[in-house]
Amino acid sequence: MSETTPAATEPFRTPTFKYDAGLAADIEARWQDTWEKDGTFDAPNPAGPLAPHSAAGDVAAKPHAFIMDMFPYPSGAGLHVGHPLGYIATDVYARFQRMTGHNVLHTLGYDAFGLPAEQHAVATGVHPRVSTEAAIANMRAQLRRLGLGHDSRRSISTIDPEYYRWTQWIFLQIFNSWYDPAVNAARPIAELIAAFADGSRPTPDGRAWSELSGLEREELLGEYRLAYSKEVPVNWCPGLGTVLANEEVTADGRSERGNFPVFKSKLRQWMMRITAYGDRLISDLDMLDWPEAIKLQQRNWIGRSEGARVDFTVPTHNGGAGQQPITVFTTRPDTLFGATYMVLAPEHELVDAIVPAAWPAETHADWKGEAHTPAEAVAAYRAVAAAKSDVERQVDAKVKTGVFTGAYATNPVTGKPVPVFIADYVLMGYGTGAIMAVPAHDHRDFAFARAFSLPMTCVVEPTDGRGTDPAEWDDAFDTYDSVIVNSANPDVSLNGLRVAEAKAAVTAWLTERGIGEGTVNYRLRDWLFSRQRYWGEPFPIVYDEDGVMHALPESMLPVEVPEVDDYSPHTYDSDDAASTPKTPLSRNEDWVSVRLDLGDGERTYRRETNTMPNWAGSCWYELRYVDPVNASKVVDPANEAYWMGPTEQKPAGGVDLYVGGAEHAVLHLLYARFWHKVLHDLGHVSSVEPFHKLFNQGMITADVYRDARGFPVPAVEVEEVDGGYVWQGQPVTREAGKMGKSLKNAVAPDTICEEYGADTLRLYEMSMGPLDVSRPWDPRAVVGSYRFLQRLWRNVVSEETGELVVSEEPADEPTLRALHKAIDGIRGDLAGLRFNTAVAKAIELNNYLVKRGSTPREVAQALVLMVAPLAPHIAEELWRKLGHTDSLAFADFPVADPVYLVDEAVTCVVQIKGKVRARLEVPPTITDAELEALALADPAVVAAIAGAPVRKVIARAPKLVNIVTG
RNA sequence: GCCCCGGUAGCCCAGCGGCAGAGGCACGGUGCUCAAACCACCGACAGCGUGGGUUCAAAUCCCACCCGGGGCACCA
Repeated sequence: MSETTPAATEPFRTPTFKYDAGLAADIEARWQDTWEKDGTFDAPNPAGPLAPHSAAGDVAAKPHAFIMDMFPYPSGAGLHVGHPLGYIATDVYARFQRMTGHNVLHTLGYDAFGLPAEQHAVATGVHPRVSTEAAIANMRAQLRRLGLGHDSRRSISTIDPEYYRWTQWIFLQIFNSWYDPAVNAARPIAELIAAFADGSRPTPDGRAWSELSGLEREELLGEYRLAYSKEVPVNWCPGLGTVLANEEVTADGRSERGNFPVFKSKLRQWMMRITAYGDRLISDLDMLDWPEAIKLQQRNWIGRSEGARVDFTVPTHNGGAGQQPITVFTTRPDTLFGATYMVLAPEHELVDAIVPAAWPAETHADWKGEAHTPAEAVAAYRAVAAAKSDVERQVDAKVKTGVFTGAYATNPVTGKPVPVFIADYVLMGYGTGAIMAVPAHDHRDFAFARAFSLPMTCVVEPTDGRGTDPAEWDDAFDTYDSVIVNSANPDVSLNGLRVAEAKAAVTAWLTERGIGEGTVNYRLRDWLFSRQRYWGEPFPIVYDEDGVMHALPESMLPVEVPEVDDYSPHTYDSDDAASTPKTPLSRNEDWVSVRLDLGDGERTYRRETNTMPNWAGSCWYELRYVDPVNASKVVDPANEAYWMGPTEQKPAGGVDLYVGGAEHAVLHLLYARFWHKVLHDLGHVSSVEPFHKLFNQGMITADVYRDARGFPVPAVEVEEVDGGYVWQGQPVTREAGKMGKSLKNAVAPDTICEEYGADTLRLYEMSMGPLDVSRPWDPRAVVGSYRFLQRLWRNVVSEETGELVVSEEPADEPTLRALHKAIDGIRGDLAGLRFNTAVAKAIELNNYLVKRGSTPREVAQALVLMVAPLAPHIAEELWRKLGHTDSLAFADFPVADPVYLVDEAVTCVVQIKGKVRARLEVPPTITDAELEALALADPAVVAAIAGAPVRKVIARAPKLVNIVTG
């Protein structure tokens, strides 16, 4: 490796002013200091402490560009070159925006609460605050070397009490509001309380509000609040000792972090009513400039499906013979006549009530699960189903299992009895936990019906020639594009209707009779918001002696994370499903028990001891970037409106550009949108969405080398020998992999900065490929970017004397053409985030200048300005050498002169039957007819045609003529 | 199983109906040099994953398949 390291080669004859790693380091350190000292990247706000002191210009009138990265989680391991890819990209873009007249807000904060920091703390015995702050300091130093143009005044850290007091404040806003479907927006809970109090809204049991106890009131309000605490089935992860949100559990039922098993457990936990926003979270995606893939993931996650609820009645057996409706959700109410059986989730609450004492006469042997009574069969099946992990359940998905409950429900349109089963292919968590089964037209129902010899009725006419008898089918027929058959009773007929018409007709019929209604169902669940962890924001909630919950007033914020010695979580054996969560904060009695005056005198309260998930701090940080030191408001409306307010180009408002990885598609990006919408509804922000344009950057991968046992070996120590790879004398294999410590292939940005300089690193990362694709780190290729900067330097400065060597002669026309072609291309590429091609065009122009032998001043200036966003340090240095005293951060980016964008003459290609036979030099203004005549007269063309008849001539002036002969 | 994204030179990638190449790495040669590095110049290397189709013309548009990466997955 060291042979290819220019900085390490003996510099005994190196010219004093050669652009090498040493000079680069010198230039870079100097400019970084200058930028810091001058506050070059401090962006003025229209209002508040960050507004310009003098009336130096109307900030609000200046076009803005708010450019953001997904902020990092400070890890003790330090950065590798993959981490800053996005940060460099946003910096290039931000610098470009600054040079095109924008007031640019660009900074970087730290997302520092959460599990990894706490786990690291427990493992090392260092308090999470200490280790986290050290990691932040280390990261700041690493990033500073890259010359990122951040407004340091706006950098926040989520663990700073002055930051999280506002996280808690927003929590209280959410807690103190409810979603009013009438206006389709959140409203203060006080308005709801007022309505209950004055009787304009009756309480569920009809009692007056004043008659309800404190607990009863809180219970009732809990049904409305957007943040509420409730006993619900949650994801309990004993290995981590905490509950988790659905979004943090992988498809195979394990924790995303740590990969521990996760169990369903019914526990009292804090929830956020994100489901209230399901519709808006889907529909507002249309206003956003996001990758389609991410929009799709969010739509799928929210999983909106339109359908109907339908009641099937079933006899009950708990105390007297009654009837009970079982409500199912279906997206295909049009197939109701084909519902020949029902299935409930094994945990469905009505199962016990409908199970009869004995099997009905002539019950099919296969339905009984080898049990003597239905109750026995149900119990046995439930036990088996409960013991199955999600993985097993999915593996078994092809084979349908279940058992008959012994009960028959009545199909409301056919009046026929249909057997009721329980089966684990029906999930309690979706819809109503009960389905009507239409085996002829649903794959799962078909498989189940085949396994249990259940009847099938065809009610949607097959269009593939399979016939109308399901007994002869291999699978269900589930098309939407057909007509309904076999679907009539004395009251209503769907026969002959298209699917969509039939849905409407049957839904209307059901609604009329009060046995069903059209409804929308979501896959999205409410967001589980509490964690049994130390290292997170405490909830600003206390409980009085009666257990009634009280929100703390704003004046008591922040509720600081208590300094304790024992911050370790209560973890359990990872398979111990029966364990229950315990909060670390509950161990500190002197913190938990607190004397407060909440308006009715000083009393003793107990604090909520759960903490918020690490998503909380990242749900709103863009707002704090806008107004970081505002002590009285979460964000000043004037500042929010300026940076984030809706405009014609941004109908929902939001950050102008947000760059980060795609892994947050349904986590951070969904949660942040939800919070933002609540704040919007409550009037705190004018924007409807937090992030207008989203861009997902790719990953930097690197070669991974493994020894014979398959263990990764340090990549830097591997040598290439005769096309193979060797480490410490033993052969190793090579593969592509994620860059990181565990695969022993991490490359630190510091190393590259030392060997080549930060500008080279920036340039290389930007030139590797399109920003949104993953690409391998090639240690050998970095030198290419380094050489470009050296050639650029030499085109402007003498390596021997350090003096300017540009020519003062005006540039000739071909040079101007090359220049303006480059300006035109680079401008478009930078604006479109196509940094790889922008770099190529800069190199192309520079190579032209090398070949030309001298660089006219005007070309040098333009080239330096164009390189500035990509390699700002060397550009500043050259700009100074060119005689400028100001930083070029705010210089105008060159604009192409269209005069030089058209070539004097173009080469026209003459094809004969698609093959190139001749070339003509023609003026760019030539017409099709002139070109055609010219082509047909060309001797080479005449020879190639060789007298064959010309059938057709296609002329595309000025570049092409195609002659079709024969 | 379903849905995205991608397959162009030894490698990373431009081109996205009209001459296969913008740029970089690696490679070969020449010059500079005592020699080398650096530098400069020159060069070779692909017919665009495969097979069909549309078109005067296809890397580019359409269809099917193969390979690689990602997402979802009994969601009624």
